[in-house]
Amino acid sequence: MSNDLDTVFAALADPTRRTILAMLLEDDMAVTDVAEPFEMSLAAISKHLVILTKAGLISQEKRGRVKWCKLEPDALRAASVWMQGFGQFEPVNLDAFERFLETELPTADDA
Amino acid sequence: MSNDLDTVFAALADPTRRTILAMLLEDDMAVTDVAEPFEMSLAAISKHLVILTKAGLISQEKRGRVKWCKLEPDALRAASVWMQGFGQFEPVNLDAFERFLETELPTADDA
DNA sequence: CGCATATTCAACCAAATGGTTGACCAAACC
DNA sequence: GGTTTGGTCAACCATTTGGTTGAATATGCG
Repeated sequence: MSNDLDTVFAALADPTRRTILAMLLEDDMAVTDVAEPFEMSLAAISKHLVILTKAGLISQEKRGRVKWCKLEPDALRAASVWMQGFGQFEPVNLDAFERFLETELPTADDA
Repeated sequence: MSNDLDTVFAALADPTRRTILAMLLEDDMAVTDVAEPFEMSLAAISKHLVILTKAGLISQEKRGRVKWCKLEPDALRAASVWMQGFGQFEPVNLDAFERFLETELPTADDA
């Protein structure tokens, strides 16, 4: 009875991971660069990236010694469809989204 | 840096809780009736309902000795907006949603 | 009152989560 | 070849999660 919605929603439930997704929305990034703004260890970020990858929310491709992370927004579609079934939400509202991104982007004292 | 998206997505990450939400989509229900199709204890369902309530996804109102659970789909709006920022998903697709519901409704051998 | 019904509380447990550190491996550079 | 750089692995730890059971608290009923 568990399906990929489990993994996707669980992946989205962590603020660090949501911030990473928002960062990748702008451009593909190397693992080290993803980790840079956070105050936790590289290994911790590496684990988060594994979780995002297993949820299908990002893909990782190794070129040379650098592993590039790429957003895979399609993985959100099933979850989005599921949620939309509960109400007639307004169509894509990029203004509201920008405000969310501002509250989610990492800062110097981000956990 | 944690906000209600944490709680909402975490609440949605459990298949039992998503099933409960789908059940409440049809009608308000008493706690005992919510628990009936599941094979776990009433106390376990009670805990799930607390989590859903804290996430704002349902509300509970006690009338007499019965506590009624009501879906609060508005709590999904912020999460939906967040997700939609990652891609131009198709508008509400009720057919797809019906299929999801079918895979999520509890059965006799549901965990 | 006395009992049944509806629901939560408390204590407990196993497993999962999110983090750490240090060792390790692979690719690139001088 | 030796060292730096990029990233993961392994072991460990504290906390949270999702479940259990049994006792407790209301409320309603005869």
